[in-house]
Amino acid sequence: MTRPPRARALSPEAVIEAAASLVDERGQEGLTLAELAKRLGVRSPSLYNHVDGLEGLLRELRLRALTDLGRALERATVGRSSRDALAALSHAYRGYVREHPGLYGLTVRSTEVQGAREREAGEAVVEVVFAVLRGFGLEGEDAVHATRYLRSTLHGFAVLELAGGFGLE
Amino acid sequence: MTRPPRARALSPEAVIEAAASLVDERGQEGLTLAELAKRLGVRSPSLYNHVDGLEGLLRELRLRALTDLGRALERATVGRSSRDALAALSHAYRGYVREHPGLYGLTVRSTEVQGAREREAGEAVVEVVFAVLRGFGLEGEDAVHATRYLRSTLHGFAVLELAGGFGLE
DNA sequence: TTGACTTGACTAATAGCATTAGTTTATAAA
DNA sequence: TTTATAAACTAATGCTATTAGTCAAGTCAA
Repeated sequence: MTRPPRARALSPEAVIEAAASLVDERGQEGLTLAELAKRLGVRSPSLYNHVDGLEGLLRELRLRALTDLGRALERATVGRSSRDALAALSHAYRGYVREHPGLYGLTVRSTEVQGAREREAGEAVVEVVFAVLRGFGLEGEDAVHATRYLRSTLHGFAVLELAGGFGLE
Repeated sequence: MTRPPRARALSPEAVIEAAASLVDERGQEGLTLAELAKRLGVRSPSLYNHVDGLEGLLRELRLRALTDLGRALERATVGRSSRDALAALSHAYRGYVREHPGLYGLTVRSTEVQGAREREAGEAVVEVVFAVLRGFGLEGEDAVHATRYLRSTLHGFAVLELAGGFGLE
């Protein structure tokens, strides 16, 4: 029979939360299990009880970033339409990147196969953009192309801003 | 008096060249001084005679990526104009990213202050885009905005393609 | 209340990494 | 041939993630 566990001092959520703060403060380079453990008042091996190593932690952070971004875009565009919605969307996108540069930066590096949850979260982001474009009368194939285009542009701006503009003033 | 040095077996160029191949093959994670030294038939501390550590190597690779990209765009657009030039530009941009995913990926992460050479190389890239847009009659402030927009879009597409499309088919 | 089970924390150890210091050695000029 | 230069080396350090194994605390059943 399975007996109940003991009350947990630390939780996966707390670890991810602290990691999110850390990566936004110090960037991707500064995010180490050693430093994270130090902040949580714990030894680094203990983190493995809540998270599947550094790799797993990064997966969780990417998921969190996509989810948060999707929610932010939703909040910004709800109740608006057309140009108004588009402006709000762009503003919110930029705002999120500025507020969570480290977290957002993580979403760029997922060259590998993404998990189902991550894909869902990404699709949710796309869906918001999609909804805004419907307000312009775009449907079907056109909407897909426009969505891709808009996402690329927003993303391009965001990344370039993060990167210091590539020499562009 | 300064006496001449001995003939060098390895050169900074050879190190950077090998590093470029490595990062395109194995990605940013796979680029380590240890592996690089192994490929060059040398012990890793020897690399410090040619390159300023891993950090310095990454700087050189970023510079190389920007320079190569600029040249590729130039080759693609020379002798063309308007829509023709724009199509060639986009195609070349995409082609470079596909051919050198690791190298291109490095250019994204330069949050820090960039050196003068790096800025110059970045400006050269922008200049090509700029030239293409002049073919559309865009000048001055309009050209600046259009350049920024086009670069963002190209970059956005490229990065999203690298990242697997963010859940977008 | 007692005892067993679960589980999250720990310590210890390993392997890989970049990096520095100091030494050896090959080469090219004098 | 001698000497200076610099590129290679070895050795060592300190950081990292990670695994294995131990300990202790809490919870439920008897």
